Amino acid sequence: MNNQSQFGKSALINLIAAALKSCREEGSLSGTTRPKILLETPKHEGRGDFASTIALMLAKIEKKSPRAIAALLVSKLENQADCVEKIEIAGPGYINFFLSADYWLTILLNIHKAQSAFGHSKPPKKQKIQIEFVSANPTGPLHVASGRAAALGDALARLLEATGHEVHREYYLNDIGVQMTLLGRSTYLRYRELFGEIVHLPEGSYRGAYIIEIAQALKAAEGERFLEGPEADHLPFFIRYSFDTIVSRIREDLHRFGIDFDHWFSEKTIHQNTEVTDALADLKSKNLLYEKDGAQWVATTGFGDDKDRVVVRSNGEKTYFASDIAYHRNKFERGYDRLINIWGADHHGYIDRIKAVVEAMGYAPQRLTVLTHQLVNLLRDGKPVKMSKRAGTFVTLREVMDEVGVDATRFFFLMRRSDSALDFDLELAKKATNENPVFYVQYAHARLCSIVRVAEEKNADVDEIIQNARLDTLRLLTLPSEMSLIRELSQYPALVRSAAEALEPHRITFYLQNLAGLLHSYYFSCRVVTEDAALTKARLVLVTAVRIVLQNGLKLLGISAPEKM
RNA sequence: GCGCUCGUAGCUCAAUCGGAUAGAGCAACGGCCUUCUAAGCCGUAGGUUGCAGGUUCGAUUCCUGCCGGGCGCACCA
Repeated sequence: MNNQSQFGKSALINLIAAALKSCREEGSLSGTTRPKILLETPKHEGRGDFASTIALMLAKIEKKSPRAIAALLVSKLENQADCVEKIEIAGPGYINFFLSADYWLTILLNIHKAQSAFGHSKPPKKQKIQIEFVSANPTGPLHVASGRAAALGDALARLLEATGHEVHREYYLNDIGVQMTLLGRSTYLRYRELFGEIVHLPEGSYRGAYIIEIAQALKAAEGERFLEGPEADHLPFFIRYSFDTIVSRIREDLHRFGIDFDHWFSEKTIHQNTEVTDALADLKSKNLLYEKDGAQWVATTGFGDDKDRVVVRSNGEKTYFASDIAYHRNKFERGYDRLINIWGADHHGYIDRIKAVVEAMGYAPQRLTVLTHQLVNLLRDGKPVKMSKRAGTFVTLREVMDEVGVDATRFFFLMRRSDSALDFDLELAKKATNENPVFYVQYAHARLCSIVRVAEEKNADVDEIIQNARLDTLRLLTLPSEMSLIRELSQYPALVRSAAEALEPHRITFYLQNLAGLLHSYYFSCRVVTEDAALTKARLVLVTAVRIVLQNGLKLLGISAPEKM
């Protein structure tokens, strides 16, 4: 008896390749080039378990009709594999393979064997990957858009880990520059205000309530000691204190959101270590740095950028871009095979220049991927929630987590492709109905747990049933709904690989909704725990396999799989 | 104006390197709870995939043009 490890998709592909070779050797086909042979899963019932389009692709090369080619290939394929029950030629020349039930039932055993590792894979070449994301300015709490970046980056990291790579999560802290000065001043002025002074907040000040809270904490801890003396004496302290408070809040929020960064990278350090000047010297040695109008420019134009960029202004100050050059150089020098940056869509004009400068420094630009994510439109009952950063009335990630919970927040952020705008309805995310896809998926999991509980109450030892399950235990699973579930489960490993490759975690949310749908439907049409002990065993093995895949999928998204709801 | 990006059912979105009859959810309408969780299920209806060409045996997918939306085009960070 073949099992899946001996016979599967790739073995079938090899058989097709061998059939083609044999046809050509005997002269019934005469072409010389061979298109890549792929098997797809037909979308419609009755078209087999796998389908190949090889005959269609060969039509032009062989100058024969696709159906004739298919017939030749099929004549060589028949009786080659135990698990293939039937081969059909359909439509314009598809070759459809119908596999035996045992092939599918074996997948259930494989799922139970692999458990939490089901869906994980090993890449041809393991990479060390860094994902840099969120990196919001530490001048205030994280808002909802950062939440989207956080959910996306973390899910990507989990996907890449599941496909066998080593992944580091990094947050880049802009802890130097004018915005830090403004932050310190804002807190300082609010502090004075707490002592009854009437203060005027200059243009660009941070006006959120959190600044006042920081000032209050300072007043409580330190009293009036900062009232005396000039502002300049106190500013460094106020900057550092405000920064530390805000960063620790950001860190707390992200931790609660399920994300712990491996590294918090300080922009300040690359200046202190002279890495910025080193990077610029590097470029200069490559003749890619020049002076014009009193400023220093880097020649990115030769590398796909629209125009050259200033790195040192005529007043002698380095631009933000200069920091970014040094930062990316630093990342590559840390030995990462691949870098992934997640940026808000408002930065997408920046992609060409950073890739250009990366290439200019001598790193292969394909090693850097920049993903952008569109805005989040926050809604309540379909109506936009008004936000104004100026007035400090933006909605924070913390508020959203408080209101709708971490699971729903993460799921909603991951329901759309990152490059499309996202509507996030706070009321919808809280609804405990089928309008809310998070609950739909989690509920499927909770239901499965409930089935297992009931089975155990009736003295079934579910663990033992799973341990002892063999193919003949499972041959009682013959319903179309059961086969649909198994087929869907079998797709999961390939789905994880393709989602990781495409950097699209939203595919997992779609898959989970679909799988949950099949499960709910099965649940309604068919009892698992019945008087029929043998059938109960078979179905318990099936539904616990579904449970494993739901758990694994939810885990990839960083969402809990509740046992009760 | 230039660049990037998106345009699929009333709404929000899917669609396996270009594959067969383009799929879900919501909203609408009609059904299903003495039985493992009704936070669920079943059914009905809904489409010229923005428009026009091109490549192909085959196009939502690739190419060109047009129309429409988003974003970006600093010696800002």
